[in-house]
Amino acid sequence: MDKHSLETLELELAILIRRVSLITKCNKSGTLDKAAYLLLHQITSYGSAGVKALADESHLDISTVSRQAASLEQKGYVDRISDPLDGRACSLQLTNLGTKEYNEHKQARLDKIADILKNWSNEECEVFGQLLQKYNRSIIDM
Amino acid sequence: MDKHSLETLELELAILIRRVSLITKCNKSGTLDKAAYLLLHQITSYGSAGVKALADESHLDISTVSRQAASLEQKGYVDRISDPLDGRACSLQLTNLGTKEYNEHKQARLDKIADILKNWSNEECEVFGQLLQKYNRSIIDM
DNA sequence: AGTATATAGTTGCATTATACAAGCACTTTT
DNA sequence: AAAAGTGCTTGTATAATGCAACTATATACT
Repeated sequence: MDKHSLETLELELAILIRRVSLITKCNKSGTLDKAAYLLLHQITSYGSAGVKALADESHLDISTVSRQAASLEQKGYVDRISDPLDGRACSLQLTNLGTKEYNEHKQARLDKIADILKNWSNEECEVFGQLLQKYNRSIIDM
Repeated sequence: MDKHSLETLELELAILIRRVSLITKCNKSGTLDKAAYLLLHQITSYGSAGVKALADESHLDISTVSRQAASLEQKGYVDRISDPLDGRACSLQLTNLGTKEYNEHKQARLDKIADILKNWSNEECEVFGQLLQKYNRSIIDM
């Protein structure tokens, strides 16, 4: 692998993480903080799930997700549905309000990204997306 | 802009941030935590600087950087040089030990990225690096 | 010159996100 | 039926951070 490309990637990845984290941090305009958004995102993507499954998916401690879930429930963004077959388990289901909040937040993110990319060609956007996807998959396959 | 590309980018960026953050978190094997590494990186890239300048650059609170700097100094990674012209100011300068630690940490990062990219073609690596760089610059120009 | 204001940095305090450990209620296994 | 396992919650500790108060120095204005 070309040494120069590698150094560029290391540097630019680091910068990206920092920049995006900063943007995300400032993003508390809405009622949805980062953790909450990611949790709603997970539920939206993979469907209703229990605390354990969500914690595994996000590599957070169960207790952390438990608190996040309680917070979302308290805000009315998710409902806690008891599993009729297993008295211990429950699954978190998006409410209409939660769906609405999630979509608004997501749209805001999309708008921001579109704004960043406003001078990019369609082809560049597409290639960038594909390479990001490939990179993310490559991380897993390790 | 193509809607599909945009959605892909939003999703993959989010995933990237999460994955990389997780990797970084586990990265505490060395004596250099993430904040310390970024600070050393800043000093390496932009040269010796004071707490205020470093805080501005990284968008952290001065007090936070002040503590990080104290920690680095205590570990012997930076020296605090008083500004002869301004009694308030000081600048943080990398020591040999600090440089060594930084380089080792950086090499570990490079190795990890090289491992992730081991099956990528040179061209893909290059294009990915360029697009990341372009994206980072696009974020600034907003 | 002298006073007011601004700046670089430190430190105390509060907040927040998180992990770990203990505990509870229920289920599965033996 | 007892023991072990599982899903979840809650108490406690820690670490990173921001804000506010403070110190010491520098700059500006009158």
